Amino acid sequence: MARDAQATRERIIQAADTLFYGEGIRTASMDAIAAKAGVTKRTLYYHFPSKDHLIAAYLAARDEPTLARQVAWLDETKGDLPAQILGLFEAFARAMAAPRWKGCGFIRAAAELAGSPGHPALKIGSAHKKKFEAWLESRIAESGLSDPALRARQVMILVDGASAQVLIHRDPAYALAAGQAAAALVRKTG
Amino acid sequence: MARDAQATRERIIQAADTLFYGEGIRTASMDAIAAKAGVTKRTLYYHFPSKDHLIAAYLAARDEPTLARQVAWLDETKGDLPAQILGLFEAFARAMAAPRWKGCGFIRAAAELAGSPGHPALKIGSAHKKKFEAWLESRIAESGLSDPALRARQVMILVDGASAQVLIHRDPAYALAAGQAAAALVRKTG
DNA sequence: GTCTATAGCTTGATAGAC
DNA sequence: GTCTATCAAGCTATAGAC
Repeated sequence: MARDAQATRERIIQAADTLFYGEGIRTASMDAIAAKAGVTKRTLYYHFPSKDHLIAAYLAARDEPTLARQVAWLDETKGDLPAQILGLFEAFARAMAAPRWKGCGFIRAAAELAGSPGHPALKIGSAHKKKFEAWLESRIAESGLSDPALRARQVMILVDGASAQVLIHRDPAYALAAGQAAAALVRKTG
Repeated sequence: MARDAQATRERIIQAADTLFYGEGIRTASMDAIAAKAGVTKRTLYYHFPSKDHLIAAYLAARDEPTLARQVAWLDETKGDLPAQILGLFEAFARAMAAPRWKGCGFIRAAAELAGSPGHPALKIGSAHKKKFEAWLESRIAESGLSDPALRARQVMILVDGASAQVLIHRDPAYALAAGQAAAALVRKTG
């Protein structure tokens, strides 16, 4: 029945998340995803008509939880906005220190799919980052700073720049350096 | 003879660069690279014993030209260091506007190979970024600013952050926003 | 909606001649 | 050092039964 189908679909997406994020989109095969989800390939293709559809669904499923986690990281830090931004980057640094952390899934997907312009997954990644940027802008605007759009964009750039640097060097210290720069960007200079 | 072998090797690397960068490392096949280089696969495997070796050689060949281009972009801009940094990011933005631009090859390789820790290509990418960071640090130190290491790291983060954002949004404006933040980081505040 | 079975193709890598 | 020919394995996707 429909309930089981929904559960199957979610199991598939979870298996896809583990393998796409863990091994890379192109490396992870539909065979492996079906096996990990505990379904046959026929069932997998019943729920997702192609691998490209599954890639898009994988990123779409990451959108909301990723944003919620980042909002929580900022909110659970006490103090003014610069302090909160610093807390956000410190939380990033802690997450990046885990061995299973392998970069931002959206950026990595964009990197892998750079040769396939128009891929549906690329739009989902772009929309996700736009949401995060808009959320940063609203927080900066609330604190009364000028140019909230520009500052939000610059903080966003520092977030993904830190992610890229930590991915390539495997050193979370880059996230802390980024956090200092980001905090300075949202500090009132009088 | 040896001269021809060297030329063949360079043709292969050039073909690999076009396909690895254009389509992605995992997507580009050894068949396609051999065909583009105008050699048979047997010859390709004579020069590079495996695809992983070729990936590493592809990145190693990009190291020096990439650094030289960035040094030139900064040097050809007149003015003090903040002005030069701004010029560097403006040059980045112009390069990123080209349709064939598809992100930083080193970061994209790190993203694709995140599931293969210890891959030789990852070390080459990390070393390349360290060189760039060290070069930035020397320029910042020459200008007499405090904390040149931290500032260089933060500018580096802005460079790759801009690259990631432009890749995902296909909008070079992100590089200009990053440039403003980077210029502020190397401005004497008295 | 899920199964077994497989089509049809491409992959990375190799054998052996010259 | 470069060639022709080919391997075994893996890939995405589909056919047809129930």
